[in-house]
Amino acid sequence: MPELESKEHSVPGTDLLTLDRQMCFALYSASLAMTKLYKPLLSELGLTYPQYLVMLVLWERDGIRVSGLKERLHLDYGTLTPLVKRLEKQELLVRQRSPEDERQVILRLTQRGRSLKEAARRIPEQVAGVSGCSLAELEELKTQLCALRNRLHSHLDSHPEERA
Amino acid sequence: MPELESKEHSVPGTDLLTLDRQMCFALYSASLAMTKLYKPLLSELGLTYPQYLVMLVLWERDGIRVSGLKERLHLDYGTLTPLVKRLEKQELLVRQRSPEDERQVILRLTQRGRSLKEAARRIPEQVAGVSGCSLAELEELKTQLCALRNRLHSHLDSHPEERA
DNA sequence: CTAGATTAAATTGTGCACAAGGTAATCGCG
DNA sequence: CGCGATTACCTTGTGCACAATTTAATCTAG
Repeated sequence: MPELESKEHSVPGTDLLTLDRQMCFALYSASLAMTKLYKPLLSELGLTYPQYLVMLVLWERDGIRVSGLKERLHLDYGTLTPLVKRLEKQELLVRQRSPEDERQVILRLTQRGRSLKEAARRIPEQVAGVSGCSLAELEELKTQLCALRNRLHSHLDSHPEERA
Repeated sequence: MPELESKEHSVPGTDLLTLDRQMCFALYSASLAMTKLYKPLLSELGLTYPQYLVMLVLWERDGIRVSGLKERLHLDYGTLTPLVKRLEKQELLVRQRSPEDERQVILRLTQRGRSLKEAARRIPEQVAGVSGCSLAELEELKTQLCALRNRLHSHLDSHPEERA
């Protein structure tokens, strides 16, 4: 039976263009809500959410280049350059050109940047407590989201022409 | 063999402050990747991704107020007011003050705005095809994300004081 | 060794996302 | 009725996010 959608109705429940049917909106609104949840916790550290992500990378591997952040976070230089400069202004890191290749900017944590990690340690459990999910649930969801993201990235990488 | 975690804590795999352990980063990066996937499709319609969400709401219920968008999309006036003005500039809708309550701004689709829905009909399947997931998978993920988002929203609503 | 290509990062401009503060319209209570 | 509170929206300022362009350093072919 052809579902004549003529003017949006006739057959009920067949219009795909509704907000609540969009996986993308579920993803988008969940992501914004999660960022709002972090905001008061991170503001105690003087960080925004993207800045926190950069610090997570640096706490794992100090001395990384901006291009390393770009790869790890999938953000571009237009986002990262000013963000890293704000972290430098807060004296959490220093930016220095690589002596071997003057194009590269190396990021090194200051003492202040390293010690901020101790203050940040309590954040994961605070968030877990408030998000109202079991750890297993969160782990499962994380796995699925990473899989989705990786599929999207590989598609985006292999079809760069469609970036109208 | 225990991989001595630099100076943090001797016991391997116990540092919670790493990027790949963060559910929030999986969510954040998946959301950004999804938006990039939509971008070339939406740019054919002359829409950004948040503008598309607003149009979805209006296609469902024309004549809604800005406060209706605010509730539905969980975005605030600082985001919605200029966004809606850009849609008006593109002649997809008109903004008019309610005669009964001059504070309210009513949004009505123009003919152009209504007919854009037909051009948008092919978007959901294009996205589904490219996202590399079965419809069942996407549906399942959507359900989980909505549940998470709703828990976060109810927490955020009930603890507005922690919005430092 | 040098001209063109490539790379790493920065800059500029647009559009979110949201906090903070402001204004005008409406409501509610005495 | 009148006045304080609330509501709906707007404005300003900050910080992403990214396209497009630019700059400077490095690489590669010839």
